[in-house]
Amino acid sequence: MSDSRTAPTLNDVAREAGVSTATVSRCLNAPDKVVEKTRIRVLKAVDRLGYTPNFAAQVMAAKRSFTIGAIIPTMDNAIFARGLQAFQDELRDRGYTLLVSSSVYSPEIEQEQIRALVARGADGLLLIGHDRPKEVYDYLDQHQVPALVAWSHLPDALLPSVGFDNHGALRGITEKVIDMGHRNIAMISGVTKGNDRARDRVKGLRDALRENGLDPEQTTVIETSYDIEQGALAFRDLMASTPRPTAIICGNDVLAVGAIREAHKLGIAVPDEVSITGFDDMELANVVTPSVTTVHVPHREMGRKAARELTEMVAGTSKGRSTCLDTSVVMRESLGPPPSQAR
Amino acid sequence: MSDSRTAPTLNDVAREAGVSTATVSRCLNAPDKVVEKTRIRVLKAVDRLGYTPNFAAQVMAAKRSFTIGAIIPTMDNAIFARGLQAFQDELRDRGYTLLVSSSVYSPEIEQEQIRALVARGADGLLLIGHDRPKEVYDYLDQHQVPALVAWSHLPDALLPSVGFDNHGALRGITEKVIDMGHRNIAMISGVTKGNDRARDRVKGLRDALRENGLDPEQTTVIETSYDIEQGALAFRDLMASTPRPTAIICGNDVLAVGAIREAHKLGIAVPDEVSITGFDDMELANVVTPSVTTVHVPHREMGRKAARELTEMVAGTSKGRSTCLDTSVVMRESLGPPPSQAR
DNA sequence: GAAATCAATGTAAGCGCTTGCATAATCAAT
DNA sequence: ATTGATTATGCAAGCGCTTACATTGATTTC
Repeated sequence: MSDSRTAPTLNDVAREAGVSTATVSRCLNAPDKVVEKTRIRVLKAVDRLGYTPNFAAQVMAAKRSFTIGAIIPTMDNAIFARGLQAFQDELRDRGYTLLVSSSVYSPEIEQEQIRALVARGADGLLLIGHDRPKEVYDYLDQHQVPALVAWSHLPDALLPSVGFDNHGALRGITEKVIDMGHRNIAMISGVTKGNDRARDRVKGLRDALRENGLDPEQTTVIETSYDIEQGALAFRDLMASTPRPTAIICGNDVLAVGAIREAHKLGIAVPDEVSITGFDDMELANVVTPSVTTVHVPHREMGRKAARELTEMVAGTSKGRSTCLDTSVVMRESLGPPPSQAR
Repeated sequence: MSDSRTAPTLNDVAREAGVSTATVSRCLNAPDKVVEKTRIRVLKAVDRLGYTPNFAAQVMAAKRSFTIGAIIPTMDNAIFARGLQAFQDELRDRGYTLLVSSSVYSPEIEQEQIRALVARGADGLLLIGHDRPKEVYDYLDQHQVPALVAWSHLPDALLPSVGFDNHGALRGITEKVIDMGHRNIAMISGVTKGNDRARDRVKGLRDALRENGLDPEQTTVIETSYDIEQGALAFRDLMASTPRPTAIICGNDVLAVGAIREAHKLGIAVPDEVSITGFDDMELANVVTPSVTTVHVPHREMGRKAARELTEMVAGTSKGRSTCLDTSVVMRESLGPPPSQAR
């Protein structure tokens, strides 16, 4: 029994089973290298002692952890939840454990978390977006940790990515808005600094406007953090401006929902007086009234694909292929024609 | 420079700075034990080499990781997000790193994740709720890992907890519903198996009914997973039953929102024809139309308190005190008097 | 100026595991 | 039986760090 106050070690098991530590280790990691009779005896000892391998020791000795780290900008809302859940599910199927931490949209914290995860022996890393200091990439390179970017797709970035075309998607929804007859369009965007996804979306808007003969310079873009309250505030500001926009394109569903809530509060009818669109197709978008016309992102597929790709990179069977997934516009209630259609 | 393909070790730094590894280690962990001149030299070497300590080695040698693990039932919706974010913030302030994983409401996976986290050297664990196999507690005990339960409060459970009174809270909101004049009440509950919080809430409902002279036996309780879609389905079923309940108490906001969405779809007016209440006061609750009358839970406070308590347990300055936080009913739009007030 | 004291640094023993290599056991073939 | 080929197991060297203890050198005290 040894000291019951202390977790048993390989050694304890070896002694209990009357074999060497090497044999015990092999029983656990390469069972076919050990003859059945011994194996059974060892496994019984493992059971009897309630032995769990010490992970730190394992990592140190084997330099392999079967752990993947992911750093997402926030856990505060569900933007990344669905994709991440799928990512974890697929990782589990492949024998990996996922460790998640949140950077709270701060590059410094992200860097810190990356170090923490790498130091902890993560075999690979999932990061969101491409924007980060070069030194981070140097660090990953030096430590030889495979990393993959999700939620964004840039064909020739430093890291491979499994994501979607933020620019094209926003352009797509803008076109729908223009097709509806809107000419006076504004945007509530997420913070673009250090966030290539947000930036690309704004760019998508501008390009769509330009291509349709509208002046991007005359379009107000309010930048704010992804937060319902902030979306509400920004909406209020936009409604106070002249000429008042007839459509407001939001960089994400959270902002759109904030805008809708504020519209409700101000007694402004959506979409009759003003149209509002979102991005992400979160559950939220289909639950508010009116429901949000938005860009559907295949989160689950992205998560699974990312897991597959990253584990292959870790195993050395892939050098990291980038994938661009398709997005689509989901028409719901919050987008309609502008009010004075017949001016 | 050494081999640029490999991360530098303590040894490399020691050589570079012309000191022993012990001195380098001390520079990093107990800077005042080393004279300034040497310290500067060492830190320069650290910088030059881009050295990061190998965590596994540190854990192994020091048997201390400054890592806290948390296992939450799901990341799929935001139920735990806010509390967890506060937990992480407070941990950061105290020099700890948080690692999160999700058990997908499965006891087996939770157990697996606990092992993973403990084996990884987590100094302490945050768990949700008290319901789990005894062997898990044995395991924690054997490995001497302090653990704390949140989102639930049971004074004399095996583990200390920082939570709130699920039973009392649900009783409280039920009383409000009864005070409004409702006599025919139903509930949509989360799955109670392995979930003491859900179970306590149902019990709270039953007790409130009984205390107010209503028959708990005549009250329908539908059990389903915390999912908007499921909430919608359950609501539809309830509306089809006779006598149709005039108030539906939901075990959580997600279910309530699902119910509200379905009501909208079915053309049933809330609260004019049927009242709906939630639990948690998630952001979601204040965004849908009508907004959800719900039980406010002090998530942030709970997260911070839990972090404080758990770090003290880890440091050995506390044996684990339990705290019960106050909840309150937030009156919003989804609760009103029953339709045929004057029968 | 020698002895005693104290601060700064070095030495080296683990921490619990994996794994290359050596050795022992087994088996088939002569 | 003997040999050689195979297979199963043991031995022991790390993996990169922390830390008790030993050593050194500087400073104080009488």
